[in-house]
Amino acid sequence: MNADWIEQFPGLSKLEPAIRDVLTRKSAVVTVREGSVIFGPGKSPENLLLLLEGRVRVQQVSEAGREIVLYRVEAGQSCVLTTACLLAHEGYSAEGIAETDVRAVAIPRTVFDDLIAQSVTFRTFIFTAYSKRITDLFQIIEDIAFQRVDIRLAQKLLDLERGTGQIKATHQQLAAELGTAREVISRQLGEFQRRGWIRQSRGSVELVEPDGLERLAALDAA
Amino acid sequence: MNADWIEQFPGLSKLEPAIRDVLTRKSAVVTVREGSVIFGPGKSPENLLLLLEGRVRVQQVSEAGREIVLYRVEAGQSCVLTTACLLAHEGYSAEGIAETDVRAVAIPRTVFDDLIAQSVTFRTFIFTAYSKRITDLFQIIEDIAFQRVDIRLAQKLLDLERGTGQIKATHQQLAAELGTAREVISRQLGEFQRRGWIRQSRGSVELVEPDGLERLAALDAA
DNA sequence: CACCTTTCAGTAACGATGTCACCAAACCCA
DNA sequence: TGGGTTTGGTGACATCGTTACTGAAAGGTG
Repeated sequence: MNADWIEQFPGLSKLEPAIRDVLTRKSAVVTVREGSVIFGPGKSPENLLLLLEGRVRVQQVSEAGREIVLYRVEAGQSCVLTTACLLAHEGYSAEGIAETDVRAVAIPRTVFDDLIAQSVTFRTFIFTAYSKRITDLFQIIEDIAFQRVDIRLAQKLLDLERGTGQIKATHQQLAAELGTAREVISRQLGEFQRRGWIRQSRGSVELVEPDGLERLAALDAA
Repeated sequence: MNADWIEQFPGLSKLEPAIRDVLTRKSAVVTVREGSVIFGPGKSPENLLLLLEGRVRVQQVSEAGREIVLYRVEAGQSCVLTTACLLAHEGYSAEGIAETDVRAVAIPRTVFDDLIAQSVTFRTFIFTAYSKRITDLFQIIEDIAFQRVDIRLAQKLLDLERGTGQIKATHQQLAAELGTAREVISRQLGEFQRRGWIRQSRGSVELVEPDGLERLAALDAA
């Protein structure tokens, strides 16, 4: 079986040979179809996932049905926060959804525990990932609490544009990205369009003049 | 030296004897004066702290100087999120402040790492604490994004009242609790007072009719 | 105590954001 | 083609955040 996937994770490339062996023998490469709910309320993840290909969106869903995107796990990253959350708590109301077809390495809980115990490198890998996620969450809290919506939307549009200058998303989905309401997105996009920065069509946004968005996004907490 | 402090942490009471020994020998009980900044931007924590007495407030401070309280560490709990954040990242802009005089066990980084490696019990203790904190952060994000401030303020007043029916806090401090502005707090407290639920005086709030606050707080995401 | 400074709270006006109600256009599918 | 569903647009209003200013309360100093 091909174990070269380890090279895709910089933090793991220095893994001790014995550990490396355990990891490749006791984990499995799995594939998940786009749109699948990987974990969610009442569906604990059984494995730690290391993403080889694709993208997972993690979002919080409120009782009232409103959604907010917390972060995304990309290829080369791990779903590490779930490792804490699969241990104890019920109250884990976040859910993970495959935004694309996903190929990932699944590390069972017991193996994860062994690796943590046996490998400094693996520990560093995991805790570094934790650090990144947690500081991201802090940033989200700060943005939601203190940042203007127009600035956040401009940043998000630039962030979601993956080279193509096109963003496939409904206003409702963009609202969920920022934790705001659809109507607010409609108004802001309308304003961006009036300024000639974007062109809208049903279900997608085309960036016409990214510079305008960049300038707005750069205002940040000025 | 007295090592009975371990009994104050339910998650550690089943600690393996050998590990227990390492923990007591290689950690130190420290005291911190009320108001001290335990960690913050440019001041990485060197140790994992387990709180024996007192309370630590962890808050995010934005560039513009605005603050929002993220969570509190109470006696019997650990400053566990710092363990991730002391590893890698600069961008750790949260700070921890002793709200009272604090007595705590300080576990050096290297010892923390050893304990993680050697003890299942310790690992569970740490990851369980992570889980709790992270779900708390998710809840904060949801509240900030979707909950009305009057409801959040009512909940916070009931939360901060520690038996006495009295809350020692300025409007500015209450604003930081919720990540909103002082003026908003002043307005809401004015409204609560008109309804006869509270009595205000400079620097403190007295709960006169907690039931009113309870009813409002219970509206939650109804 | 008188005086000054700092901190804290109140308020009005306005801008930004969130909510509600409703409509219209675009898409989907039978 | 027709009818339902999804998506987007909009006005009216409520809530929340910001600005600017005021004065009261506490604290320090001679």
